[in-house]
Amino acid sequence: MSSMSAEASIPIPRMASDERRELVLKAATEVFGQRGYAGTTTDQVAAAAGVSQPYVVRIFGTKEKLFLAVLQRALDVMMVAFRQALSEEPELPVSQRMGRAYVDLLQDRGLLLSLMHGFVLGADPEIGRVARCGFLEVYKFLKAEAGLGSVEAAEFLAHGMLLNTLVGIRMTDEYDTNPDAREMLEGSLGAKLPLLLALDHTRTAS
Amino acid sequence: MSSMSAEASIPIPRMASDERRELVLKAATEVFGQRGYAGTTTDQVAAAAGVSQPYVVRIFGTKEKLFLAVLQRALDVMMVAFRQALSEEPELPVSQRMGRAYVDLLQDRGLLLSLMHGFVLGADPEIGRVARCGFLEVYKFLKAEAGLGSVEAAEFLAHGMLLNTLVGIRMTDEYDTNPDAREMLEGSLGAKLPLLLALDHTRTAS
DNA sequence: GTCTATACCAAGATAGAC
DNA sequence: GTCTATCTTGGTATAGAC
Repeated sequence: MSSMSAEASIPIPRMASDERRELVLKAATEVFGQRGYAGTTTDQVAAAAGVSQPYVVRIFGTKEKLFLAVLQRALDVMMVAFRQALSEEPELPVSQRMGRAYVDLLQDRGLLLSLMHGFVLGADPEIGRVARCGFLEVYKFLKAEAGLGSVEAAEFLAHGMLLNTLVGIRMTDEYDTNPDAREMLEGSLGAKLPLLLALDHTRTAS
Repeated sequence: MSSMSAEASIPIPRMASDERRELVLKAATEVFGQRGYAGTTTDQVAAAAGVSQPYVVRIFGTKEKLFLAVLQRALDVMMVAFRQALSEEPELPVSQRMGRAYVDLLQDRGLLLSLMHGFVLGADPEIGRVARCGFLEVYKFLKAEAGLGSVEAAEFLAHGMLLNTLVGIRMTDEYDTNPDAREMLEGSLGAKLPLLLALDHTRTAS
């Protein structure tokens, strides 16, 4: 059907639709992660993505659908990262591989925080459904595929939530002024702490 | 000065100012806990408190100041609860007393969730400051007053954040349909689970 | 101390050109 | 596929009466 419509002289931005969608999704993840669902405007997302506000709405229909897409993408990225971590370096203990994979997700700025914002909006019909479903999927994965017991799985999730909170609360801002902040960050992130500090834009190289 | 202005014939609602403030603060805690800072309107808070929207603004100045007051109150209530738990039942291990006190805070509906919403808004100058300060205060308390080591303190906080997340995501909705949800809830709440299930308005008595 | 009425602005969404 | 212009709603905050 319409087999390539050979010699299409005009350079139509073919397939750009998907690329744009992904671009906006990435930008949206960052903004939503910083300001939350309701606190983010479609205009801020548009600015971050370098497109116009109506175009953002055009692509996803509504702001809520955009946020849901952000959540779903975040969950997908996370599961892919977990599965990959599970398949690599089999000499290391599972929980350590999972932990490292989780911390590495901080590279995808706003990803874990967007999830966190979704997690506390369980009262919202649509957002709540996606959030619960995703959270349960992770738990199931940890038990069924990663082979963790229910206690270990809960432990892993708990530390994940603490990490998310420390990042969301910007505890890094207190890193070099407050010893307790430093202690918590080092305890939660270990060797990966420099990674987080490097991401912090307000930090001056010392 | 104006010593009681004896025989003030008109029954002016004296001191009602503080009472009203507390009333609105409590209502606001519930609404903010459910919808977050940006997702809440001053009108919703007013409706929940049974007063007019302009009056809510009048009392606190701005919506942001109201939210900051909610956060501060939540932190204060929590610290009081922790200190009390520490002074009672000295035969029980500290972490157990702290844990029970924490779970009991769920009675104050929206309190822990309002805090959680504040915790993920660290990028906001005012909210972030209060959130970080409060979080660090809890950590300091756990180490200095409750006598926990840094690892135990972090562990405690981690489980607290998981609990907050499970409540925020409304995992209770899946309690009797999803075995994994049930397992997580029972693992995190233990004997206190019925307390949470009872709070859930959507649950039908079985 | 509390309300009604309202000004004012921000933001999501639509229309329609290119 | 992407933009500019704009409609419309809803929400914070103010004015002012009681």
